[in-house]
Amino acid sequence: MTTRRVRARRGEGVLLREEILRAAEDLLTESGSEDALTLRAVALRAGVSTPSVYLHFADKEALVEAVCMRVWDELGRLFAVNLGGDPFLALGRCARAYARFALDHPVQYRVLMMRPSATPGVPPAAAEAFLHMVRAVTACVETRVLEGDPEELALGLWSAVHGCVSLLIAQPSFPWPRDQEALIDHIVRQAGFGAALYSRLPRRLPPSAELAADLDAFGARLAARVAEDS
Amino acid sequence: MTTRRVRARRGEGVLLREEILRAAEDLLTESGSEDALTLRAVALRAGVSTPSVYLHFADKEALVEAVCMRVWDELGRLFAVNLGGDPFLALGRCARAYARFALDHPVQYRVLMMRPSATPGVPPAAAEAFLHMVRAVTACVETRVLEGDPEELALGLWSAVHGCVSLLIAQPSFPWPRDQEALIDHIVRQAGFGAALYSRLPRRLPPSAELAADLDAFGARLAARVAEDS
DNA sequence: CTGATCAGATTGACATCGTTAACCTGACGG
DNA sequence: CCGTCAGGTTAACGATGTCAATCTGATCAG
Repeated sequence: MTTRRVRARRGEGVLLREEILRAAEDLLTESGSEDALTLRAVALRAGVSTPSVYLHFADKEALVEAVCMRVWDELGRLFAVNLGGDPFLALGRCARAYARFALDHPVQYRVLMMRPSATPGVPPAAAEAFLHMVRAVTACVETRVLEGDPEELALGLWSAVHGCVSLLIAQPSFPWPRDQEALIDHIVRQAGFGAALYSRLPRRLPPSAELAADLDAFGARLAARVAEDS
Repeated sequence: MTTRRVRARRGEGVLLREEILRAAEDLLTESGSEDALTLRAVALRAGVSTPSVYLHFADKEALVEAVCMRVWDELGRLFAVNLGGDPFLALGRCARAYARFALDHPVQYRVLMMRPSATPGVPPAAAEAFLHMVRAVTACVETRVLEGDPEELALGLWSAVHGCVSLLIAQPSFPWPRDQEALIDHIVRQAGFGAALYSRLPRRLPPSAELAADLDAFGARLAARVAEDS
């Protein structure tokens, strides 16, 4: 790991960029903390002197940003894999995959989402990942299960899933239920149905008691519908 | 601000603790970045030498933690003020107040929620604020508009609102709608109805098209109900 | 084969950060 | 009036991000 790297041949300086990125990612996952992501540590791990990092990244922020782009790429790939089939179900699959990724890679997720992004504008990799979300939502709008602007709907659903996983990661001491998988499922379904219902609701609401009765009736109706379908 | 502070009398050393906390909070709000929260800057602003901070806080982490406790207190107060009346509406008011606070104090919110908490366990101020959330939810369960474990429901609703505001704060470059107030409103209603619906849903869902039709019918029914009530 | 060139990488240093050890000081109790 | 000790200060250390100056060796013209 700490062996001195042999110098790259002319025109192959880019190779070091990859090795530095790898080293940074490994440091994150192995240490489990972004504090361990030190330029010196990264350089040491890449078998190179500290200032060499500056040959390929403007500063530390640029290095972190590059790591983030990798994570966005991963998320985008995750979405792409989970599309297809019934749009509402596909949306749920994407959300679940997103949540699982976040919980499986908490440090990466934290660096990606909970860090003040210095560079303005949406980076391409992030835009592409978001585009996948929007496409998944658009499909749901086309089958009329969701209504409204796909971008806004996507932001809302993203918020819901992100909120859950980011709290799980950043505030693990709160009384979260044992089964994270079930919690995610809960959140995803809740967000999905919330979005589906919201656009159909009247602006003013009936009192809680009447609302509860109507919700009961709706639930029963849906249950009956499923029973007769199968 | 940078004038040398007169030494505290015996037994009044605690006063400096307050002044340091004030200085830290001011630094956060004025600079708009947590990077500006330097022990040296805090000490300078409190009119005191840098190591004096260590007389009242074990280390920087403890200082930041203390700032966070203040923010939790504020949030708890916010909830307390917004309770009362129809439980479901009160819950909505709390959520909106929470979101507004977060967007009005982005740096504090970021430090509070998006920072790896070193100290394990839920701090008392946080527990109390969360208790308020749970109480607001419990009231909704009692009127039967919500069903299930209040703690889990509260975590879910908190996730939804937190997700929205934390993304707004951390990823401002995404195509958020102009009107933040409307977005918050959207999210809060979406989360509330999602929660209300979720517990009443069958495990399997009908195909998107049928689901859409049933949702339409439910919306119409609710609209009619509101119309006849008024 | 040889010398010049310049991408690729290093050395050494700087300012700033959190943190600690050692020292100072002046308001109070006796 | 004097010693004590809570309430500070000074000076320094190691680690970090960053940069200017320097070295080096693969490559290519002749």
